[in-house]
Amino acid sequence: MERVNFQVIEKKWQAKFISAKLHNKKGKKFYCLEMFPYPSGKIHMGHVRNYTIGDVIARYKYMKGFDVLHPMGWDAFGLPAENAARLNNLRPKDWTQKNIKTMKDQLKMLGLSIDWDLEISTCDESYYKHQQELFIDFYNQGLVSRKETYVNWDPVEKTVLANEQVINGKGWRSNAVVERKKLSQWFFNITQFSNELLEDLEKLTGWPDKVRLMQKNWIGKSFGCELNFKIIESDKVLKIFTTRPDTIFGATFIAVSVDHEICGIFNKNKDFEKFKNECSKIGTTEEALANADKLGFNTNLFAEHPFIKGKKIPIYVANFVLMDYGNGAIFGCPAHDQRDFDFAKKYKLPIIKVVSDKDHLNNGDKMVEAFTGSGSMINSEFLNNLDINEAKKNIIEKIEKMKIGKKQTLFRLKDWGISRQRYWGCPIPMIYLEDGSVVPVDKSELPIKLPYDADLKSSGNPLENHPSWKKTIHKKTGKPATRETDTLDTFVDSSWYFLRFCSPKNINAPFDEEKVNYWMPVDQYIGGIEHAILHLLYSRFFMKGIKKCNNKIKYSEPFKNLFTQGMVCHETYKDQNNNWLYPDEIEKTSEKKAIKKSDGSSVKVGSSESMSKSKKNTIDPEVMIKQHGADAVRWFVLSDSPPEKDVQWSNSGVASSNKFLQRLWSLNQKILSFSKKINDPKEEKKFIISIDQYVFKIDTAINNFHLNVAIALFYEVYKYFNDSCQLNIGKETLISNITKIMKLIMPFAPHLASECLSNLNCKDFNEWPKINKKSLEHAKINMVIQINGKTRDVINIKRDLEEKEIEKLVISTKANKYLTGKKVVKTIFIKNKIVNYIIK
RNA sequence: GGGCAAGUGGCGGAAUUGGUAUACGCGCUGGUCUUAGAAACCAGUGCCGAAAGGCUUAAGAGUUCGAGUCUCUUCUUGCCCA
Repeated sequence: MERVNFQVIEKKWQAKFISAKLHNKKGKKFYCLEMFPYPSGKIHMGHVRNYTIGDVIARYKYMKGFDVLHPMGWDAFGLPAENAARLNNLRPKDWTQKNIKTMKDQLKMLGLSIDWDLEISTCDESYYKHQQELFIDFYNQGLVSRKETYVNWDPVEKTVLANEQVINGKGWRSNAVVERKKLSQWFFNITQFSNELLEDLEKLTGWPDKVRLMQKNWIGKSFGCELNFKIIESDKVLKIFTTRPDTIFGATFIAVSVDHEICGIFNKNKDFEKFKNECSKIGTTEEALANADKLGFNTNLFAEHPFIKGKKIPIYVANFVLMDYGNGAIFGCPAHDQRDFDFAKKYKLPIIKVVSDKDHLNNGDKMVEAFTGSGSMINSEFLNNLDINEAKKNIIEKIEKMKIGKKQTLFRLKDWGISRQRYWGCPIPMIYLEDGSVVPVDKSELPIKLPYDADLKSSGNPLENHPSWKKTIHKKTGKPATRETDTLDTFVDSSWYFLRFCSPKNINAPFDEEKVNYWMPVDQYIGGIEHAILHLLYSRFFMKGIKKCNNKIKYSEPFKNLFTQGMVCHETYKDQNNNWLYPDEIEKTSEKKAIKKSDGSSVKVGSSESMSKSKKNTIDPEVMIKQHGADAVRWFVLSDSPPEKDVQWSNSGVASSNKFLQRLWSLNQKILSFSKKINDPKEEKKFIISIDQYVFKIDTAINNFHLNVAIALFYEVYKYFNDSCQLNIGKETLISNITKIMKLIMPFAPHLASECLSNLNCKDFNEWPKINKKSLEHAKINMVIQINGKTRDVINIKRDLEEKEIEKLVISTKANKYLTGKKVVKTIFIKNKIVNYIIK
């Protein structure tokens, strides 16, 4: 049989897809965006899946008449470039640009409908120049600040690590024990928008609930109160924060952070230094602090209980209290907080129960764990018998009346630290004057370019070490100054790229306001769930910040609809020495057994996990494209699982995708080869109605992101079509209907569809088939006939028949034998669906 | 420990508002073609049963004419937070 040569048609059609313009001037705008990739070298299957999903949506919307923006760019700054450069003696810029070229070629091989004229790269001066402008705008609006904070410090890399780069207290790359170090850092004051970021989540109905919930928890709004404790034999007052003021009568100690000012008195105390050292080894994550053994340092100071006269409460320094949460001081109520409980047990502090829990009879020292549920107050004087929420209200009122504290709203969200002691990032456009003041660079001096020749081999910050880069002149005064040598967190780069795409060539401003107001918000954003919190939250913050800086911008939320796709997984393999093996190094001998190709030794087949270089369970998309064709690869990554779930890569799956596309092409050619056929109007009508039903079903499936279902329907409609070719259906009808199907295929397998449509002599490739409502109305329906709730037959009948008419038909069905001689006590009739006879 | 999902054949999965459970694909079995294999095509494929028929959506209960879908309990898995 004649076969289509995929390589030939791919080349032919890709030449036409280059810099695709999906613009329909009359249509409503639709901004389709996939999270842009980090140019790490080659594309991986995750990219293939992400961009194929996006391409289906972009092409579909375009064919539906929308004015579509579908850009692509590169998240090009980041540490891997520095590492690779160091390893291979290259410049990060060269390495990155080489990767971009490779990956761009690979993306083109997929036949994506990307408008490459809009391409941007965050490491280009033409991009980061505007980022520096935005930074200065934010600075002028009070959205940037400089603060001293504790950071995870990698003593080997001599750099700050993000929390996720600290694994079990060690640097992810150096494996050195991470230290807590106080550094002066730049921050975006994201907490200025805490409330807005939280409240606007309600409006983001096009986002998965899961992501909204994750962000809500991350922002973590809670209520509590500030409360002053008088330190005995001192005129000092200790300000603490608590979310459980109702448990004040159960307070048996106070704990402060090692960084609390009160610890100043232990400046030269060796025991305290030792303790502080211990604490610094834990890291800064809340999780690490919660899991660490509770350690305390007794200050031998006491505070007065504000409500129990004469009661002295010991003050400890504790490792589980964070300086940046609340005021760095808490009161401990061991009976009702697990951390406090652990601490109290360790240091033999009393445990006083103040919330009764009915079921748990143990009290005080006999408790085995803290009780954190709700109940009514006991042992709490005027609060007794109130439930905890009433008690909370009551005590806060009292505290405010006594002027020893006040109600407070607290957010878990912290300001966004953006300083990185690294080379390959956007320079922060700030300079330090001789008098110690810090000012922004004059905008006319932007961009502050990265030096090409920084030394990456020595440890420490390459910009700091550079012989000349940091020396500059303050434009206004003409006085010498030094540049900020930290660069921006790469999350900043990706927090506004979607705005740049609206007018990527604008040399005067980050974006053209009119264009932004036209294209924004992104109508469909598609990317991995791993960005559920940081990237999406930062982008939301940026949109709000930009709106604050520029009152012409209409929108405060960047992404209207969000879709998070699942990962691509593959089995893992290990040889006898526990070394990972690539899939093409092994040969499967049965379901769970395999041998190593090189020496025949047996291989351990592990579970299927998301593809990663470290486990070598990767499949190279380029190899697959060359072997099976781009359309087959696209087809497969969409076919096997719903897009939001993980998909298991299967070589036989992609091979069968290829087979199916071949069959589809053969069907197309077969129809073209028919000589004039006799047509039977009745058969034709039925055929057209069925095809129209498929058009409707497939359209609905795409609309609902059920792309795997859409593909299943293509298999069905193919079979139906192929079978129908045997019937007396005229060639014209076959051609007009295969044209509809090929158009539906276009978003999924654009090369094949284009080739087939071209052969069919179709003039409007990109016009979506009309949904024929009449066909849908005329279609017959299946009526289910049940007896006592059990299905006994199904009849294919005209629409909208009434109960009486059905009753007549039932006599000639298999269900009838269950009815003869029986009394029908009840009939449930749902039009066009079901009739259920209840008999005795 | 807390929160949120989810559990359907050998496997991936499908199933408008509760209305034919197992669509579609993989795998497997058989067949056609072929010297043979591969490819291609055709047919079969939840379980029990000779058949009629009965059973089946993690387990158990409930609501309903009718439950994969709703409610409760239990178990398991995944994710996020701690």
